Amino acid sequence: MENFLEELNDAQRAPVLHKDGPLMVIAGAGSGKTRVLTFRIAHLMGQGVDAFNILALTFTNKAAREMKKRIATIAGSSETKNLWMGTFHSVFAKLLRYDGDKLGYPSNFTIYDTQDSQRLIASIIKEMGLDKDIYKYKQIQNRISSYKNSLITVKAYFQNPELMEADAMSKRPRLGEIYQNYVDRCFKAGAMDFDDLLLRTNELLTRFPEVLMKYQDRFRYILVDEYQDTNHSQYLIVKALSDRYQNICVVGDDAQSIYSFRGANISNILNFQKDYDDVAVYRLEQNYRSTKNIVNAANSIIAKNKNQLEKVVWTSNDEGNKIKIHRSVTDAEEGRYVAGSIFENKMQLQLQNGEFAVLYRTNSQSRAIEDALRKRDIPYRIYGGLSFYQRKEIKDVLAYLRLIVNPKDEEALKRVINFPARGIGQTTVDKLTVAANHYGRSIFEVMEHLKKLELNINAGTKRKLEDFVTMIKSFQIMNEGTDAFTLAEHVSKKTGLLLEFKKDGTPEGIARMENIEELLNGVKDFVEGQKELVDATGSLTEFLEDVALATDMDADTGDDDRVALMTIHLAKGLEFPYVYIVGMEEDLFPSAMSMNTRSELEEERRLFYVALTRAEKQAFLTYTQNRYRWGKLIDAEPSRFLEEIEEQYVENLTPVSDGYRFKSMINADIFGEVDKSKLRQVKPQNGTPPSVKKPNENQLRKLRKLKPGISSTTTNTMDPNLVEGCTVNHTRFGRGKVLKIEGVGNDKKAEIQFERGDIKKLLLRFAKLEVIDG
DNA sequence: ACCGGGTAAGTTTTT
DNA sequence: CTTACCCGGT
Repeated sequence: MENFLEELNDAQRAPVLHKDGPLMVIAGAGSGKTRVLTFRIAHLMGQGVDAFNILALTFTNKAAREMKKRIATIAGSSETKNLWMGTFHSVFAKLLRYDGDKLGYPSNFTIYDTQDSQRLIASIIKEMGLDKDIYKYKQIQNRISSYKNSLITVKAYFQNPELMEADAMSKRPRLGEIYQNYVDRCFKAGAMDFDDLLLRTNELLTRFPEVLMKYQDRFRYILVDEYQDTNHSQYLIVKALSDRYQNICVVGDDAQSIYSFRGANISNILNFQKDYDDVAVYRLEQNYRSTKNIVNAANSIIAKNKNQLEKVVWTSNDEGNKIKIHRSVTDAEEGRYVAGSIFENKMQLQLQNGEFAVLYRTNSQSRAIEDALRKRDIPYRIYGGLSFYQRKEIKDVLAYLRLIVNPKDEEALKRVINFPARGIGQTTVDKLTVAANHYGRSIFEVMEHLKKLELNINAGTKRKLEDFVTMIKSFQIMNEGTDAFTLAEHVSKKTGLLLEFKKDGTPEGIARMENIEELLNGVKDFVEGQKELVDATGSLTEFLEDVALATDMDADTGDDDRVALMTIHLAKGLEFPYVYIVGMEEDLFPSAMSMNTRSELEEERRLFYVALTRAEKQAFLTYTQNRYRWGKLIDAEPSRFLEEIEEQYVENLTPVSDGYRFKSMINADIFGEVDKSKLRQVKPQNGTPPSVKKPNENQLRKLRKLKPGISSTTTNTMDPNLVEGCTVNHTRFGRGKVLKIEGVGNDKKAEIQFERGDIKKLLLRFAKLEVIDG
């Protein structure tokens, strides 16, 4: 059973065999740190450590699942089920469900997502009568979040003159009051935001020594992955829990610390040796993932950073190809280049789609890449961005479910009290909110006692409110005796949500209905899946917690073969044979928001390091000279990071940019604004003519509105504009791209890839198509 | 109370 | 290009 140790090299084996006492593993990119963690846990279990006594904190729940699976094959699946393993947030959410009652939270507390927090803060600002242009809810939420991550409670805030002064200086003297109100309202709603899951855990462990003892005794061996990305709150939890047995193992790479914007503190890993006594330090420096070229190029970049631990990453892999750098004129062309390059490599080298990834700095960059991949018929999957659970209709269903589990959940209530419309308007909700704040109760409680309270609400509206309460209560009763799926299905029907989307009949409405159905299927899968687990109940509460804390990486991997599109942040920990890093431009990467201080810029550089070290065989870097941003074409300059790679590791596919521009010519056409100084005719060097700019969709919409005759809804089979590659609009299926046209006369058919996902073959004789552009 | 349109403003990265 | 908010009409 212990022969798995032979799969490790000497450097990897040492931390696996290290039994007691604190240890730190500094693991360079691609050096096999996941294997070390996995085998270390398996080995501990093999040495007789009870799985109940092991806690492993991972970066995603998916990573936890995969490690568990691997451990199960070594140590047996029934034992492995007893491991506590997951992200900080999901592990401590679970802990708070057991012991949060000591802090006054119900065991079925709601988890507010960022949007919930922001909406609540926005309404608090409004209720306080503050100027929303000075008190911007997003900024306030950000500020409160970072206070919480640094363990600055409301009380601590008011005791700290420096903080108060800083906020007063930035013209927001009442920030502390907002903070106070926000915390009160969350508590009254029986809700925790993401930061609370860590902050309240700290509070629990500090205020209740017997609880701390209990968990210290339970978690005798603690392992933390990606330690460089822990924030102060997480740091303190780990410190407290490991204090008794000191069996703490942290794994990380300071060169890959990229989450300071959410409070991650790189000094946690830099100071680990000072925080614990007799720390054993292990270094994993051999990279098994990438070619020499990639490893060396990455090293040459990260060397520009001042603040780092000594470490030399090396590899005995092949030399490999140089990193290819490509310049294009616009972001659309960049997309076409990437899609074309993927297509070519796929054909020439006989590769799978899944061997490619496209990485970018911001989510909005995915659009151009998607368009190009779609045109080339290359299947892809986007990770992150607007995830399934953030869609309006999904959040609506979830809000009803949340309200059933926890009727005090204010944000859920406000979301659905009048959707679908039932005649309860803003004024009524405002009155209820005032009353709730006055009595120190939740809105739902106020609604339950309408008759006893003197509220200035007319009888008709009161009836409607009572009906709503009755409906929610009937769901609650149903929840006692049935599984989550049956209930969710009933709720979707009974509230009229499904009908609401069905009756609007538009393609969007139909898509929304289908999304709800997909959600219901998800609930069903969840219910079935939970039956197998030991410590799970399959309850609605548990489902909602899963949904709230699911990361995008957790979603169905679906083993179908697709190109992966994601932000660099999401790519951390993953690897792909062929990696395209797009948008290598100043102000985009490095981001314009992160160039004010040296440490911000260093973090961007680490981000670039992370991106590059995802590649196994080949990396491509692309940049453009013009890019659409907020619907306007703007100049772009090559990223400074391109120059920072040592020349010997790169190959320029296009002439090195010397900054020619023709942006103003294009702008002049559309916006009628001409910057004379920039109006010089320059011939493009790489043979690409400045493309004639087509009006965008927004302009087209306006055109159609002005001239109703311009768009005919009937299409005949002879329409000359209907050709392969053109975009069409279908009255029911929405917009799509024509992939193929076949047949003649009455049999003429078009194969269309619709934007909502599916491909359909339509007979042009019948299909109601409108050509949008050729 | 609801809906539509128009406008203004903001846009990094995520649990 | 998106989303939030405001105002006017029904």
